[in-house]
Amino acid sequence: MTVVTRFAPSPTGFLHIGGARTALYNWLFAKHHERHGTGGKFYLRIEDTDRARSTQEAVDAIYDGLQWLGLEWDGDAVSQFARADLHRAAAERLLAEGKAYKCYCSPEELTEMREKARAEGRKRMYDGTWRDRDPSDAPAGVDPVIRMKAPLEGETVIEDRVQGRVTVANEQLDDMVLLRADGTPTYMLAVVVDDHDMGVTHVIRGDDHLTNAFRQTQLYLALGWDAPVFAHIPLIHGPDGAKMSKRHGALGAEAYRDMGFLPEALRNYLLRLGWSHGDDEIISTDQAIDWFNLENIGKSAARFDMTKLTSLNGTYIREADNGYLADLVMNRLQAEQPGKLAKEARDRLFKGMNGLKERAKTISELSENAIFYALQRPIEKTEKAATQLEGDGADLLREIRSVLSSTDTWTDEALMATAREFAEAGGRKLGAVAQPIRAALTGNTVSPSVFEIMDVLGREETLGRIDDALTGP
RNA sequence: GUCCCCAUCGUCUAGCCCGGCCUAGGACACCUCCCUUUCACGGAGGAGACAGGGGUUCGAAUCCCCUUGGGGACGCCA
Repeated sequence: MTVVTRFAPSPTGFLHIGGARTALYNWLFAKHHERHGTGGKFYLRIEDTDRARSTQEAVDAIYDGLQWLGLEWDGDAVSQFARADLHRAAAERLLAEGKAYKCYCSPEELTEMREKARAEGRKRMYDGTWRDRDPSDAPAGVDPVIRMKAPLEGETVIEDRVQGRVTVANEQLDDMVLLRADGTPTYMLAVVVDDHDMGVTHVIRGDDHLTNAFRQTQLYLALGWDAPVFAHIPLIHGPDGAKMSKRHGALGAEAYRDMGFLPEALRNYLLRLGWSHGDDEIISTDQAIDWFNLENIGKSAARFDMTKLTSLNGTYIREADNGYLADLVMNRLQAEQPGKLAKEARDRLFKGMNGLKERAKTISELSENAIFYALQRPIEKTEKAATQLEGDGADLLREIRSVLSSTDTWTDEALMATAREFAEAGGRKLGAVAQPIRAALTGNTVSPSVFEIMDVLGREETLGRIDDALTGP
């Protein structure tokens, strides 16, 4: 049997980090079964039944986020709203079968019930007023909602693949609304009908839906359908230990991209946040597809740790392809420094990437560190760098310049050997010689190896930059 | 408030299901040292946890109960 999973976000905002992980787990589970089992599908369904809060921008943000993360879905995304007629038909069927009924309660009455229930320490809110009442009692001019006749006694059990067996007494659950007074389906109905119609076999979603699963289980039963396998994964908490929400530190996928995180690093981080494979930390997507399962999902909530994500990202950057990295940096720099880039910028970035990439944990940091390669002369200097080019520094640099201008072999190693020789002749340490060069070449006091930089820049540009430093203000 | 769930270093976690191999392992962060032209990277060390209390057992991080703490859900939102 083909495993079918789905990611079903409501388009009321960006694709936040929790949603991204849910999507990743669903995607991975489907891919795993596609590779090792009897097939797997991963669908995307936009839960846009709340017309007032759904926006096209949010839908696009979800598409973009998923695509950036590399989580391609099968087929076209399904619009839940577009399926409203099917949802309605299901409700009508239940009504006809006597498994649902019309309720004419006003919002005021419901509020009253809610308050009463709370005051009496009960969870069940709706008191079943219209459950067995004669429809002829219906007040004129009131559009009813359709409620499901939920079982009054006994209990509803979910065999959750993450949480284990979870049981609730049916007296805790009231008769949920299936169709609103305006005839539109509620989420609870729509989810069940859609998951059934789409052939979803495994519902992997956030823990906050666990209590919904009870009502959905009752609905599946009433509709005469088999319920899918449920796997409710613990939520991601913010650093403060509370559920991540939009006002609680949760950011959209594009925010992580802008901060300079690599999608593969974010994927690895998210995978490892709540799921484990022994002591493995660095897990490629390929391995993840091989290894992912529901059994190793943890049961407790995890806190989001930006520091660890950053560290992981650094690892991925160090292992990334230089051309890929150079392109990412070029894109940023072109946007940030329009018109100021040297025509050799891309080549230099590519050639100097080895020294650059082990010094950065994010693409933004990488870009900042790489900027001196990309910019045209003259290079602006930081205050500290300028200080190193005053007095003795300048004298030293002048001497170095003449030595460099007469050097035959312009390579990393040869240049270092030359510098070392020069330093020892003057009774100096190599560092004393390297620092002024660094300041002149990069305008900074921190950078990759100055000899590597000279190699990348070439003789002409190197001497030019030194001259700029010697003659400049 | 009611219902449901969770509980190992600061954080993510391994171990727990099938008690002994656990003087509890790894990763991030932190501290020290080494490498070193700066900063990083890398390497070697260090500090750091089974929430508490009862059981069961020869033996419990592992099984049971209670307490405490944390989280989630209680909509004609999704």
